[in-house]
Amino acid sequence: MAHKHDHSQVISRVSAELPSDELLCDLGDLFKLFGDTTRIKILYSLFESELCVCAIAELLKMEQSAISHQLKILKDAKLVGSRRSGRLNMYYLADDHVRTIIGQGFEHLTEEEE
Amino acid sequence: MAHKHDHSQVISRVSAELPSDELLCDLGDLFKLFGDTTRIKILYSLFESELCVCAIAELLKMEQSAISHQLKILKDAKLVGSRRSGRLNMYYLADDHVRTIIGQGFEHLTEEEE
DNA sequence: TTATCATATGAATATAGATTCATATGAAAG
DNA sequence: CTTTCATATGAATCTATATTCATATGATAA
Repeated sequence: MAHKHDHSQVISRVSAELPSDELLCDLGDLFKLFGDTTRIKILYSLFESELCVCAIAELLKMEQSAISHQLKILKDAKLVGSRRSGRLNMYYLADDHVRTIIGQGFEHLTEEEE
Repeated sequence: MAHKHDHSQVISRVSAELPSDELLCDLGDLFKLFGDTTRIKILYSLFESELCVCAIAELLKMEQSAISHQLKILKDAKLVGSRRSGRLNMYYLADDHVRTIIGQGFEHLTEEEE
């Protein structure tokens, strides 16, 4: 017993409305994907057109390896897809929610200036 | 020079459309806030009603200290606010974008089952 | 004013995750 | 088939950050 007050009513009410632990974890994992500058930049770059790994690396002035690692994470999460084109590996946005979610974040930031 | 192909055209085109580095960082930082299960749970709990720290701690079965630390992060980011009520410190959602953003993530997850 | 309750907070720890380095893989050109 | 180019990947490193522990703070009740 840590406290004098009895919160059991509020707790059971709120608890009932809370999604499952698994879903809440998945939500966290999803947003974690957007919670990294490199990944945000990659996704944003793909808004315009598909790009190969080395183009992204040049664009972001980062090592090819770092980009590949992040692309793998994004691909595992099915936010991006890839296809071969000759020697290049072209990556593209695989999910339109990406645009919506990033767009919402964008709005939040730009509407914020008090 | 790392590659034979010349991506300069694509790069300058995409580069021109890319938001500033600062904004992209802010975007990452924003999503980082949602990228943690504990914070997601806290925010979700506050969808229903304002809650005091100890109620949140009980609800999530976590230590009061851990909750306080996370609440501080959320408050610094102005996603939640707080007010005194007797001995309790009540926290509430301070930004409606929170609902929208989490809602979008939710949709993404629930629409995903192929 | 003192004791108590609710919360905040600094330091320490533990863990996750991003980047780099070296190298493997795999397709295509010669 | 060999070489080269583009990418992928495992291991190591380094940094960020979530949680815990101990304790400080600050308001209220006695």
